[in-house]
Amino acid sequence: MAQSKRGRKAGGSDKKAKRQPSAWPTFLMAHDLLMLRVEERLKAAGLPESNWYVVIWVLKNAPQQRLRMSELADAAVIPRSNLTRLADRMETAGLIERMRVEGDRRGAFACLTAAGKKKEREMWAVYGPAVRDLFGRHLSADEDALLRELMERLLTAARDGRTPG
Amino acid sequence: MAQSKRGRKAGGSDKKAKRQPSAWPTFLMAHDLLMLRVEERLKAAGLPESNWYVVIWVLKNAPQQRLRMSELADAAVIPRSNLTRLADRMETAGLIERMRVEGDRRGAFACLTAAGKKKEREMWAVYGPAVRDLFGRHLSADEDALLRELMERLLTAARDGRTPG
DNA sequence: TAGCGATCATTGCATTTGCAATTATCTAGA
DNA sequence: TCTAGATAATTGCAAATGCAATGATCGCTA
Repeated sequence: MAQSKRGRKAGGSDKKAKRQPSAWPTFLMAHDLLMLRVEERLKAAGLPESNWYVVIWVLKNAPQQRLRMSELADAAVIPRSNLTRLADRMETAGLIERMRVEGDRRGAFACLTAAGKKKEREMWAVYGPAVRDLFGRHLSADEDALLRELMERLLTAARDGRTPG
Repeated sequence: MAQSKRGRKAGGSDKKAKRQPSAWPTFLMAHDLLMLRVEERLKAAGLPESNWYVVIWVLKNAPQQRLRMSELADAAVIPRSNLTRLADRMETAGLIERMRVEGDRRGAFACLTAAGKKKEREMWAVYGPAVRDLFGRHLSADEDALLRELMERLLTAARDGRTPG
């Protein structure tokens, strides 16, 4: 990396040193604040936290409405040991169910139950409008599409290129 | 609140109701995965978690390199009770210092110490490249600028419009 | 200037998270 | 076949989080 001299105020020489990603801080803060607001609404409605919705949503869109624990963890971007316990709670609540995997006695499927599908609708009734108010409402169709493209790009890059160090 | 009539524009198949903000899921996942990778790198380098960096960064850019606890909490998007304890740890580590506020005996300033500034540089040496690799590298200047604009828009909207219930 | 509702920050407690094992099973090679 | 090494999922324990109080002050108003 090009070592920069600190304390240089009059920026005459380094015309292009401006290389720092300016969107990052706002990206972080926007995310955190939006999530905070979404959680507020879910809690206010007596619903589980958004984590649960993500898991349910991922399962709902999965082939048999079920996934291996590790696939689910990857898809939902939740550390495995963490997902184990989250799944415990959700199973206790009857929203998912663990099932044996044919031919691999180590593994387990997390399967969406009927109650889980029902809960998905309940949560969407709050989650959906929240996302629309906080997010969708403020973006044009083009902006939304572009944002999505950018996010997908970052996502795949981060998935493939583990730690390039 | 039953199934209200969703603003249905066109496209006959109700199956997907094009009305939903398509960028949201990728936005969430991209954020989570990027943060995961950043944390990995910080941890691998024996540095504190990114939360600490955010606090230090906010303070560094504050008027006297100090802020009231509540201002800091708002700026860094961290719940107050949470910030109290985070600040405790950072104070124990010598990175910040709490100081009395003239004329308000309830409040406290969180002030960046010399050690805090030093740590900022240490962390930036890892954090900066991480963000560049995972984020900046994949966006053109225009994309970055636009993304920032969008995020700022969402951020201010979420700040102002509390809960538009 | 006494009262009373706001504001600032912290604390107690239950819940959730992260990390490093641990258990159980699978796979490939000698 | 037997064994070493991967992989799937879970568990123990320490640390961090969220929420609902609590304590301490402030500042307005009567």
